[in-house]
Amino acid sequence: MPEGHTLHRLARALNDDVAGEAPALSSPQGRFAAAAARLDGRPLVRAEAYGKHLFVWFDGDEVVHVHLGLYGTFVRQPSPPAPPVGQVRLRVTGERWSYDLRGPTRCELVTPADRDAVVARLGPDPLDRRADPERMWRRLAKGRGPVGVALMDQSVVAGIGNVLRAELLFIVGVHPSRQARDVARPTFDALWEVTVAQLRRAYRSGRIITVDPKEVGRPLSRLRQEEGRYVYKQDVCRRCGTPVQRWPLGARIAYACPTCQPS
DNA sequence: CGATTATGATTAA
DNA sequence: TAATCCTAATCGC
Repeated sequence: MPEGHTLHRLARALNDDVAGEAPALSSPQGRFAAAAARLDGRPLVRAEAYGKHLFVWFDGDEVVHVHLGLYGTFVRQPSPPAPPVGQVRLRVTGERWSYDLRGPTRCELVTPADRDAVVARLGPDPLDRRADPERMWRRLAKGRGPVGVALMDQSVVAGIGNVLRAELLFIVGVHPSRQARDVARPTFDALWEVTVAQLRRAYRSGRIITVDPKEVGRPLSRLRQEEGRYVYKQDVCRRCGTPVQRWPLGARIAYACPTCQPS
């Protein structure tokens, strides 16, 4: 379930569980076999997330670059791990914890320069304390096209996916079809603030629940994830009950409430 | 049990 | 804009 928070949680978990050790690496599925053999038993220095990208640094400045894509996952289990079932691209076996990577769109061995080049192509990551919102603002102000497309463009802002696109624009009351350059500065400031807050919230909880606790009757912990969103995959707006619009926007399905987000 | 769907992104046309 | 990649869960029959 990868938007930016997922990768930051993963980096934290790898740092807590495996960094400082010299884990065994293997590729049961075979497609990362050569690199896994090369790094097998090498000290894992640290894991780093930027946007939806994960970089795992090994001794000797070797970096494993992972992008989960639409359905990639890391599965954690206590060491020693059970024999791999199905397609496991990369298995990292630490002293206490093991991780299986399945279905990534990308898993490759790169150099630090390659890692820098990937990060250079990305917009500011709202989960990064040093993120500069002005970079995002400049792209929105000068770009053409709908703001709903811009938010999914990782070179504009890094880490937002289809769920957050729908929910963030709902919260600031902006229709996804509105032209990015027509978003006024105060609205952008609110959008950035909401983006940071919701990504941090997802980072803490591990799931994207965007509704304000005051707007629902029950404790959020008792809420199913799908119930915790205003418009994403909702039939009706969770705030006002208006039927939710859904239409293709930038190669994905967009969701919006025509009442709360007038166009 | 096959078809569909999914919180993504690149490449070709 | 369309085809493509990768995996697993869910849906419909």
